[in-house]
Formats: sequence, structure tokens, C-alpha cells
Amino acid sequence: MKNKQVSLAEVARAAGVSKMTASRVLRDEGGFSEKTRTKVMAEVDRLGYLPNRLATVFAGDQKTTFVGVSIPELGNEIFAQVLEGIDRKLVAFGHQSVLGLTEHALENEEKWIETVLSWQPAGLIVTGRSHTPRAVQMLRNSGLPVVELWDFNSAPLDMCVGLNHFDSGYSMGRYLATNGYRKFAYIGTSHHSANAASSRLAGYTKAIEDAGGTLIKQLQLRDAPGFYPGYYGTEQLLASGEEAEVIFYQNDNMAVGGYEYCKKKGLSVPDDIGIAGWGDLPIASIQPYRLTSISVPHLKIGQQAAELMLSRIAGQPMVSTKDVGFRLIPGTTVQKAP
Amino acid sequence: MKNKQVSLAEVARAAGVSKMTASRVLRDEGGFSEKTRTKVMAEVDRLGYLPNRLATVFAGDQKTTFVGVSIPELGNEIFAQVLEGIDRKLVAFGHQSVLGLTEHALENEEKWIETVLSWQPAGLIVTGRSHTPRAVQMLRNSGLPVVELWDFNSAPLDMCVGLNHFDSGYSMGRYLATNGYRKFAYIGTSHHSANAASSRLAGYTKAIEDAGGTLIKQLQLRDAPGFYPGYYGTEQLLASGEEAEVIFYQNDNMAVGGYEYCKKKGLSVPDDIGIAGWGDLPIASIQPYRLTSISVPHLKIGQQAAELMLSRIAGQPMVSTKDVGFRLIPGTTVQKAP
DNA sequence: TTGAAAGCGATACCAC
DNA sequence: GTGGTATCGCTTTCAA
Repeated sequence: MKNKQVSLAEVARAAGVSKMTASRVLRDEGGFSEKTRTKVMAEVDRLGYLPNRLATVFAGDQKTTFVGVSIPELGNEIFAQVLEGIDRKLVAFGHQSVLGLTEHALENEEKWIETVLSWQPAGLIVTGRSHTPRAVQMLRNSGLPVVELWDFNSAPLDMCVGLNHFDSGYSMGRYLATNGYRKFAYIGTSHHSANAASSRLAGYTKAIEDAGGTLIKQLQLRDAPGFYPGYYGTEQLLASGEEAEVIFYQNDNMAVGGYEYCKKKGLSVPDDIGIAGWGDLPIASIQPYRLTSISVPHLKIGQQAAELMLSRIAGQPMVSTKDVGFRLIPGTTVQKAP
Repeated sequence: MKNKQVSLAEVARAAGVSKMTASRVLRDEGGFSEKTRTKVMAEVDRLGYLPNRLATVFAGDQKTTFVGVSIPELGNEIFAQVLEGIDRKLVAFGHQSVLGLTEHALENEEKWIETVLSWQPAGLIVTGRSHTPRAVQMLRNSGLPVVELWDFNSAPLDMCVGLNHFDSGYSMGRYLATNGYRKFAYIGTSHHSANAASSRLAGYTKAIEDAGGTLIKQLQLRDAPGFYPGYYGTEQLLASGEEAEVIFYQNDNMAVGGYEYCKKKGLSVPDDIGIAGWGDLPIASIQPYRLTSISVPHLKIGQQAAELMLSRIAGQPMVSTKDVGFRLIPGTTVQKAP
């Protein structure tokens, strides 16, 4: 058998007091003498006692300090940053994140929700607005605080922080059309289910339609949305013979990859081809050009999601939806209207 | 009070059987009739019963399925990838990661360890080989599997997966010296405590000494090791008037930032100045040049850490230290020996 | 200021 | 096949 852990009862016995007294001392609840406190704490140190919080939660019929946080992947730096924002905030208030990587699959999310709920978390933060019916039901039944982030949703399960991805794609499409482009392309990565990137593409497509342009090609790579997929995706697109005038990428990293491929092929940006990204990611900050993109407050999303969660846990009244918005960055990688 | 959760007892009562029978059905333990099974499962579905695993662990004096995973930060994409590698593997075997972001501070790690241990995890995976004395003691006393990753350590607390960062820095220093460089610089970010990057710098410094060269300047920025800090760090370095012939950066992202700054200033790489990175990160794959760097198997580190953890949890015998090694990439951003 | 007893939700163990 | 009872480590409640 394992190192049997030191229990409160042993500490109490060693200190010559009852379990209850030891318990009170440890929680600093008051109702004990200084002498007792000293004795108990001495034994705690001597025995290396660590409380079993499972028992605490169990006895008090409380929740744990865990907050389940599910995001699609960490290969995408935006999500990594969102997670970091969330965790820092949660930790500052005594909570811990239990990670769930869904890989963009709703079934994975459902499975994860079931598991996490069985551990009595204080709440759940999930990415996206679509979930399986069973996931929705479990979330509802739990009665726990739930924050849906990333994709803004005016009628969330419980709370929501994000932005309207459709609108952001639409804005980009309209901006490009306004600048005279007629033949559009899109390069992104594929997913098992509809997600925020799909919404962006839908908005982009709609804007193109509304402006009377044509989306001549859209590429959905089976890969993570990184630098290299942007590079070889562009290679594929250009090799396909379609004559796109401008390419909108799923994010800035892909766009920078595409830019480098164009440069390598001797194409001039924006004279020969226009390039637009999404997210205003760090890589954009060191380029000699200013990438046309959509700026999004990633860190804020994570922070605010955590804040909503914490105030709900604390039982405070509060607004339950936050649209953090986005901002179009004109940049120098697309042509300006004459 | 909250939505009181449905308990096993209620399911049993509704199904007209005892708790024990319901429990056996749910665990598919055998020893019940098909008719009983059907009745119980029907009630489980109808009532939306979710087990309280806290009680299970508690009753069986087991551990939870949680594995604590602590890493310095997620802003650094290497660590994000390591975490992703770990979590995917753990999830496949029914475990969940409880995140700990230490921000490179040992005190944060210690605090996190204490908290996580109180939740009876199945094991802990931590980054780095140095911990506070109390952290070491808690880890030891827990009797739990512990994997220390990133920095290889032939005498770990328990298990270890990583590489020798000192040696990797030394290799780079020696390589550069061999290629004729005499005046070296380093740009990285500062931390509260010694870590892997410090070891790299120490190895680099030693190699320079051994080769009779000079480390004329080292910059430790108070920032995350990303593109832009590489850019402005290089600006600072060059503005300082020191005439470095080659700059070694904490990682590739910083190096690419530095490269862009040099280009902007009209400096030619490697003719005017040499540039070397570390990590062989994704950004390097799309550049028109091949960045001189050190290639490290990030994903493998995460995976192997999780594998060691899982086999220890399963009680299998196993080697407990793994040196995953590194590989120097000569690249085109430093001058070759004549 | 202290302590004894009940109980949280599940499982282990032993009767039936 | 099935069910009663003790039990895990701690807190709640009530009494002293």
C-alpha cells in the first residue's frame, strides 16, 4: 500500500486535542486558545500534514476549486493566450484550471464535460457556442456557472464573452471589395464541426456576394493554422490556376506564411496579389510591411471570461454577455481604392 | 441552495433496488440480472444521474484521475506544445491535466504543488529541475509519481524527460567560435530564478571562454521571449555601441525578430552580423533563409513525459530518465569557417 | 474553548 | 443476485 497520508485525526491525536479543535485551528475559524493553536500547528509541521480537500468538499457538500476550461487546441497561439489569461485570473482567486482540448470536435467536448462534472467543479468555461444536445443538457442540469467564449452569442447557456466572427469576416470582405477587388480566395484549416473560423468564412462569403464579387477558391487544409500551412496552402492555391486577386487567411500566421511564399515566387504584395490575415498576432509586429488584418483583444477575452466566472461563483449579480468587438487594420498588404 | 444533484441512492430507490445493486450496474461489475440492469439504466437516463467521483475516490481511498501539469507560461509556444502533447496522451488514458502556470517563479510552483496535492492527484508533471526545499519535501512525501521535464537531470526526484540545456548552449557557442567569431552577444528574457534558458546561457558563455572569445554583451529583457522583444532587444544591443559579431537568442522567435531589425537597419546577415536561435520553431520554416538554431523534439518531450507518468500510475516497471537530445542546425545566418 | 456524534456519496465486505 | 453495514477524512451541529 501507498504512503498512508497523514490525516487530521492523527494530527489531533498527536496534539492531544479533538479532530474538531484541530480542524478549527487549520481553518483559522476562531474558538480556540493560542496555546492550542501552537500545539496543533507544531504537529502539522512535524507530521507534514496536507489536508485532503476531497474530504472537505465532500463533507461540506461544496464544490471544488476547479474550473474546467476547454479550448480547441494549443497549437493555435490565440487559444494558448486565452487560456493563459483565464488561468492567471483564476489562480489569483484560489482556483485551478482543468484543461480540456477538444481538437474542434463536439464529441470530445461532450466527453470532457461529463468527466469534469463528475469531479464537482466550481464552473466551466468552454470555447464556442455549439455543443452536443447531451452536453447542453448536462451543463444545464449541473446548475453551475458556464461561460462560453470566443464566439459572441446573445443568448448563451449562461454567460458569454466573445466577438461576432461572422461580422469580422464580413467587414474584411467588404473592405476588400471596397478597395476594388473582385476575385477572392480564402485559405484556412478544416474542422469536424462549425466553429468561429467557419463563421468568419461565411461572413466573408456573404460580403463578397453582396458586393457582386466572386469567391473563386477556398482551401481548407487538414492542418493546424500555422505559418507553414499558410505557405504551402498558398502554393496549392496559386498552382491551381485560379487567378485570385486577394487571399484572406484564417489568421495572421497563415497570412505571413502566404506572404513569404508569394515573395519567394516573385509576386509583389499588394501589387500582384493582396493578402489579409486575422487576429493581429505577434508575428505581424516585426514585419517590414503592415499586414491587413482584424485586431481582436485575445487577452481580454480570457480575462473577462475568468472574471465573469469568478463573480458568478462569488454569487454576485452581473451582466452575462460581453461583446469585446474587433477592429479592422487596413495595413499595406492590400491595394487601396483608387 | 443549489440544484441538489441526483445521487446513486435516488437512482436506486427509483429503480426499486439497493444502492449496492445500482452501484454494481453502473460499474458493470457483474452480479445482477439483465432486468435489473435495464431498470437501473433507465432511471439513470431519466434522472440524468452523473456520478460524484469525489465520493468514489474517497470511498476507495484511491487517487483522482487528475495529473497536475506545471509549466512556466503559455506565451512561449514551446511550452504550449509540450502541454498539448502531455494532455492528449493523458486524456487518451482517462486522465485530466490540472494546469499550473508558474511564471518562472519557484514560489508559485510551491504554492501550486501544495494546492494540487490536496486534491489527491494521480501524479505531477513539473517543468525544470529546481524547486523550493518545501516543494521537494511535499513531492517526496506524497509518494506520487513525479516527472520533471525540460531540463534533463540524471538524478531526478522520481522521473525525468528532457535535454541538457547547458550542453546545447555550449554546442552553439563552440560552433560559432569554430566559424571564426570572437565577439559574442546574447539576448534573452529575465526570470526570477535559474532555469533552462540560464543553463543555455551558461553553456554558451563557457564555450566562448574555452575558445578564447568574449561575450561582450548579454541582454535580459523583462518580457516574454517573442518576436517583438527580439526586435527591440536587438535595437537596444546595437544602440549600446558594443560591436557584437554574432547574437545568440533565447529562441527562434526572438532571433527572427532580431533578423528583421537588422534587415531594417540595412545590416546584412550573416555578412555584417551573425544570428542564431534556439528551438527550431515553426516560424523558421517559412523564411527565405535557414536560421542557425538548435533543434529540439518538443512534442516528444510532452508525449514521453505523459508516457512515463502513465506507466508509473499503472505500476509498470520502467526507466525513469530520458535524454531526448538536441541537434545543431548550421543554417545560413552565421558565417562559415573559411 | 472544546468535543462527541452524525453525515456527505460512494464502495468493500459479508450475509442472505 | 441482492442488500445491509461500516468506512473513507472532514465539517456541521449541538451539547458541555
